[in-house]
Amino acid sequence: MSAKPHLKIVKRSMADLAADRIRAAILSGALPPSTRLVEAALAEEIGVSRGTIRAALSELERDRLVTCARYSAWSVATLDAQRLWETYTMRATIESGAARLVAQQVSDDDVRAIRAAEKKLETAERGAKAAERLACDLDFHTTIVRRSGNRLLIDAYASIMDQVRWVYAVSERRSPARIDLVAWHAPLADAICRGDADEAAKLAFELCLRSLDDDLREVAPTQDGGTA
Amino acid sequence: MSAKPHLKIVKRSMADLAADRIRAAILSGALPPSTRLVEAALAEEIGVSRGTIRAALSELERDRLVTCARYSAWSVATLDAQRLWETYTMRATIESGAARLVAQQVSDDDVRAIRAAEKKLETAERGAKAAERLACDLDFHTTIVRRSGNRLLIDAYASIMDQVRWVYAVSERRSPARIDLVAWHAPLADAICRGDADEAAKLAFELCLRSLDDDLREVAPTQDGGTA
DNA sequence: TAATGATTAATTGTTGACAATCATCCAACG
DNA sequence: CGTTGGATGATTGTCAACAATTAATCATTA
Repeated sequence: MSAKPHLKIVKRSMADLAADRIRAAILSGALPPSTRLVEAALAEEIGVSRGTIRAALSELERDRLVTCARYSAWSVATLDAQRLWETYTMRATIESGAARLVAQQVSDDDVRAIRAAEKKLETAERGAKAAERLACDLDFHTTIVRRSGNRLLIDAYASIMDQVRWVYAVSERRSPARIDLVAWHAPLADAICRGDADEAAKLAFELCLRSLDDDLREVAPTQDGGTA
Repeated sequence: MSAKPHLKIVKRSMADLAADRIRAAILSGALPPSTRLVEAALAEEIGVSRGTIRAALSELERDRLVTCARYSAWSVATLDAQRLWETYTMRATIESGAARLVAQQVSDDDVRAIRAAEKKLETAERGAKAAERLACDLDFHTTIVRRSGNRLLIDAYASIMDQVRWVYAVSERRSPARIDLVAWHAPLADAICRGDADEAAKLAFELCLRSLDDDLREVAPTQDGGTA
């Protein structure tokens, strides 16, 4: 886990590249929720054929960033309160399970990695920049999931975190300003490092849901009604 | 939320139908792990074009039933001990999170549904048929996840359970014969119904991992080495 | 006016053909 | 004998054209 050369060239298909472009446009807010996506138009703009765009859109559909109505239209997914709740509880579930796994069999490397991430949180808390505080916050959580060593969890977490970042972008809330980073995260780090699996799982779950409460207040109003 | 007629006709694309066929062949064991899948051959056999088969294989790739090596070959995924562990801990994570969610805010309907599933377990335990015991076992767990009301969890669970069933099919172990169904499941049902979220999460996780221990002993030997 | 039915434009679903890439084999060479 | 290099067959990646389906429009009618 140190200086790995990693010479390998990863060739990516046009479909993957196209998916990246579209994903970036959605996450950046350039393509707002409910925007209609037409295969032919995207194909023209990106410079590949419709079949390739279709493969890209299918990939994004898997990540739940776009939806497809048969014979009718692709469109950027929408965000309502229900969906926000589902996303955050899914995130809480994954983090909770990962925390439990790491705590169950915590190694010296695990402790080092988690303490390092915690340390960065302290530094970021004093330093002002909002973007960096958010980055360190997400990095702390990602570290825990990575340490689980479970690729299924890691991939699922990456996918769900895309959506979390999307929520932040769409709601234009990029700064978790008010929360007391260290005070909130330290108990979780401690529980994992001391091998208390039940406590770690509980704290990880609650930590995520606390974010939900905050974000719900801000996002829900932007999307009225929302009833089917 | 009761007797919904559900008249709607769900039209499915050829790609979906093709994916179903291939999925069934894999889950039934007709296409064993590592079997090479050639687009043209599948297209011929199923009676659709290659593009359609490609879409179907992409869908199965999302479910991790097949893998794709660029410009080389699609093939049925393989099962090694690492993968088995990942699958079961993922399942444990989802069930644990769902159990926590249901317990946190348990309704009368929830209690009714869970107790009903538990009752069926009792009946199945006395009745001999192995297949039915397994079905009731899985149904109990599925009920909990469904009751979470979180579509993300429900979908993820459906996907992971496909893999669990696949393990059973491939390893030819269709009978959880030795386990004491009711005795193992009752504490979880009780914890949820009494609203003890932490205990429910803990028990749900442990219940899944207990299956892992059993299955690992049987499956691992069939797949030797498995390193890298 | 409100409901009905045909018409049409727009969009996705599907297909077959061609291009790019990979794995294998085999001969040439040191 | 082991390595290099090129030819070859098989397979996936990409594309452009055609078919199926949808949604909107508009005239028709009671």
